[in-house]
Amino acid sequence: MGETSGLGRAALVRDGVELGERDVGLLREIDVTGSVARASTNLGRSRARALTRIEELESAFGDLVERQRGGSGGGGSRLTDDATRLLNRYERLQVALSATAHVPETVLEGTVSSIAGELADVETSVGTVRGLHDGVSLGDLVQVRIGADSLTVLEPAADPDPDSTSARNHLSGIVAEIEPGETVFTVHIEAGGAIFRALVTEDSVDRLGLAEGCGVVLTWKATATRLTHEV
Amino acid sequence: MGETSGLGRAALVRDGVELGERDVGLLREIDVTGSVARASTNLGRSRARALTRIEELESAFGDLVERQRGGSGGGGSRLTDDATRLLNRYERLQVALSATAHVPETVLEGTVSSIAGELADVETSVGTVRGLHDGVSLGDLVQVRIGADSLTVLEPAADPDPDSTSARNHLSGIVAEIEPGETVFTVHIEAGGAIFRALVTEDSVDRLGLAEGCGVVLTWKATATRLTHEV
DNA sequence: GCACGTTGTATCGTAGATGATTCAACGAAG
DNA sequence: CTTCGTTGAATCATCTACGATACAACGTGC
Repeated sequence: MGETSGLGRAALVRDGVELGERDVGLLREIDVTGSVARASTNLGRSRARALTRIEELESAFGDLVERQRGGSGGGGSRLTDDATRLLNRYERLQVALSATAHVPETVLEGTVSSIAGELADVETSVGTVRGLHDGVSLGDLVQVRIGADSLTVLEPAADPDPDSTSARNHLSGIVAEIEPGETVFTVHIEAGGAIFRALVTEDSVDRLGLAEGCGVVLTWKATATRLTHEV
Repeated sequence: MGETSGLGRAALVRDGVELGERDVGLLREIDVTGSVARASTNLGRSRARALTRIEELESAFGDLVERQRGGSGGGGSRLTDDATRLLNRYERLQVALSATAHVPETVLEGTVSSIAGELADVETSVGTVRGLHDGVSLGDLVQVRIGADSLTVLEPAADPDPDSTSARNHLSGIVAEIEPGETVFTVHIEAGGAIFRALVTEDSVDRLGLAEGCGVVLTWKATATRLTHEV
């Protein structure tokens, strides 16, 4: 009986070829060791397989590894600039996915009341909420998902003119619980019968004087709100 | 020569067992058809394999499928409430991951100038930016990633008192380009020599009167900013 | 009691990915 | 010219996931 945890696996795709974690590990080790041979033995993998894999990747992504046969030390390999750019891109994707998989979420349920392009309005227990959808229809029962990292907490006094910001969804509530971290706190806010979770830095907690029972205003962007069908 | 695109694959993990897209497809089809037999033939899969897979999943996630052997129609199967909850959770994760994989990003480079717990300050071309890291050290060269869906755009006049909001990073710039969508626009904003990309709804573009050359203020949360090593 | 379609279970075959092994080709350094 | 450790390339073995198949067990309805 373990805890259920979410997991996001990153991959970069081009021309049907998928560059995944395993490939990134190989390229990194080549970068470090300077040869495919050393890299593959260090990783406990077959050198032949590594080479054919590199050619598969290069057929889609272009030159990644400059290989030289013969020469001082017998030869060697080094990554191209394209390859390091690709690795950097993969790293960003990986971190971003891991983050959204692990960040707390708040989930609302409701029915779709209007649709305009990629956006839809949903009637929920906290009022109508706007978010991005991917093929819902009028009247559908949907889940509304808001990541804790995209909720902004404001002092009620600073409640901004809704016409002057691009954050369209907003709502007032009271702090129900503050779950401490090292310097990042998860603040639970009760609003309209639902519990919202927002990630807030320690010094924001101090600046805003957040404490249980405090009244606050929540703001978040429609484009950070995702709608999914309810099964 | 194709376009490189990012991809996020969702999975729920528990006790080492991974519930992925394939499993979700099976469970969904069982829910629809009412039997493992019909589900597996509909999906072109082996019924025997489907049953053993269900048992693997249940060994980690608990009862998912109530199977009845014999009876009217020969028997049948239906999902437990836990299973539908799991499917809903998977759907949210899947949509959230796909979203962060496809949303435009803005990337800054810089060096870490201070670290406090999960947070770190990075000196970049646009000034010092605060974000979440996962094991960086002082002086490290890092990438700063901000998803376009977590950037908030404000009118300069409405620039809020930084002490009244939990959005700590903020910056002024001018609109360089507006990339239209159906109802969601991608606004490119030049600030400090860098180009920021923000997702903004059509009516926010109207309300704020956004157009090329406009001065605006960008705001985003430190907890929506991710730092990764540069390779 | 019999028919029916499902679940339960075991065995076999296949396809794809991967490692293991081997040998040739290479080219700078000494 | 020889040495050296690499790249290049082919072949074989292995492992794993999966489908194919077959048969028993089950229980409701006729």
